[in-house]
Amino acid sequence: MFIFVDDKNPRPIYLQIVMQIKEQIRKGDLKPGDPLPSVRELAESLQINLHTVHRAYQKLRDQGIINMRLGQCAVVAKLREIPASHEEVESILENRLNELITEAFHLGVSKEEFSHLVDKLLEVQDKGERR
Amino acid sequence: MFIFVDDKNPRPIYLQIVMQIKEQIRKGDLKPGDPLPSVRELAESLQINLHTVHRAYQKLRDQGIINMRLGQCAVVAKLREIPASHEEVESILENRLNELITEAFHLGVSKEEFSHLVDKLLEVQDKGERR
Amino acid sequence: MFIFVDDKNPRPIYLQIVMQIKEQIRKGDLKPGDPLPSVRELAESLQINLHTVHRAYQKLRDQGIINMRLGQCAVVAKLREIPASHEEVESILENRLNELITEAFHLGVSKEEFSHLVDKLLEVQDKGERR
Amino acid sequence: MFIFVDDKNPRPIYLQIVMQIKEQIRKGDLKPGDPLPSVRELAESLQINLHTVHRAYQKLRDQGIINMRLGQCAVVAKLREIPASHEEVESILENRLNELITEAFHLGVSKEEFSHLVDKLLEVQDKGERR
DNA sequence: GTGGTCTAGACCACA
DNA sequence: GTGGTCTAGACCACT
Repeated sequence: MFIFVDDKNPRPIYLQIVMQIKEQIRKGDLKPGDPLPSVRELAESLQINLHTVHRAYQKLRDQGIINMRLGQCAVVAKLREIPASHEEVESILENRLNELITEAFHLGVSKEEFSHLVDKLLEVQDKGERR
Repeated sequence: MFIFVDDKNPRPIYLQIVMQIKEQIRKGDLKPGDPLPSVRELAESLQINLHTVHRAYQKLRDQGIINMRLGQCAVVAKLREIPASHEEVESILENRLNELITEAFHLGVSKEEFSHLVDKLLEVQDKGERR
Repeated sequence: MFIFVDDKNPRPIYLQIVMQIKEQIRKGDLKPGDPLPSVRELAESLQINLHTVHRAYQKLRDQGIINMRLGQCAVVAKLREIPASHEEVESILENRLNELITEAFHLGVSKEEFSHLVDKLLEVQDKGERR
Repeated sequence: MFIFVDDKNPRPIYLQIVMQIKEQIRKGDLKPGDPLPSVRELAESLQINLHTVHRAYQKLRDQGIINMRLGQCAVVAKLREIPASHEEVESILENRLNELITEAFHLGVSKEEFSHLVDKLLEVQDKGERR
């Protein structure tokens, strides 16, 4: 588990943790059943407050990505099947992607460059494909 | 000028306005020299606070995208050249795209679906190319 | 908005708030679009910490039941359609209902009494039925 | 004795054990005088901590449902009479049922579906009635 | 040991 | 004014 928090990043620390854990799961570095460091442990190693880590873990739990139980360390949950209405999900993704595309164009990135970037990033995926 | 503000969008309202105006410029719906509605006018038509619109306009002015002069309506400025180094831009894009991909993964969207979504959205963006 | 917090209740305060707001929505006392008191306001009127109320509101927002935006008071969201896989939902409900039924029988409540109790409680429902 | 502990169940493990033993007594699968597995035995078969099982047995003993004597296995005690006033019991049940109904409502389960679910579950509970 | 809750105070960003 | 984040310390319940 390598997690970095960046004070200069405008994203809140607890969300940085959430995203990095999510990404490690996506990449396959963390697999269902794998234990996460305890709240106290991670807080100390990152030199941040216990509550900040706890908040990140809570968020992950509320999203069904990890399981936490009082008295036990958190563990990665098994990947969910079709979690929410697919339409709604796509609509949210569509909005955020559109913003990103617009932003990219404003910064002088062409359609082709953008498309290649997406393909490149999609390659890095968990080897043990789910479903 | 069609602008929508979405209460459910996590992005702050003033940024929604900023991005939509940017997008209209990119698409060519707004061209250099075109006037923007006055702060009061837009605020009323969107049923939001006057300060919020003002802040959006300030942001656009700070980015050199519009010109504002006391007592006059804001107008779209001449298009800027690429402001930041290409490498830097790609690195930022890469980070944000990666986040989005991770998010999509955890929402049960497959690589193929994501890829198709990107292609679909890139298609739409086809008029008003600048460069 | 009448909310009571009970120190003796083993349920955490923030969850008491969550449940009462949910129930007021179910009964129709709170309708989509209705504003909730500000975090500070409710905290003071309940004589509890600001963060405790905030936590309750966050929970409601994460469940899609209210909308919160920085700088604006929270408002009741419009009721969701089919939010999660129906099967999963029913399975959760079934478990909790089964526990309750077992508990009831242990306390000397008959099937008939239980059934009548359910019917009685189901009567109290929002008049403006959704869907 | 078939007992399952479910990591995803928000209820503490020791309470899951308590409730399942209670339920087996209610159904008649366990009768007064029947021996329970030893703490060690059950802990090992459930792959959980010895203390957790011990705590469950303590809880059952505190409620007068089993008898534990040092050096001997626990045994099911004689059935108790209704411990609390009927009114009080109904009021507790009412609260918990109301919570469940509210929860169901927010998960998109209709009154009819809920009612049918209750009926279905009540049907199953049909052997070992005591009184 | 673990997570869970509550309190408290500070500072920031949005409307 | 509003919500959002981070820190901090205390105490409780579960394993």
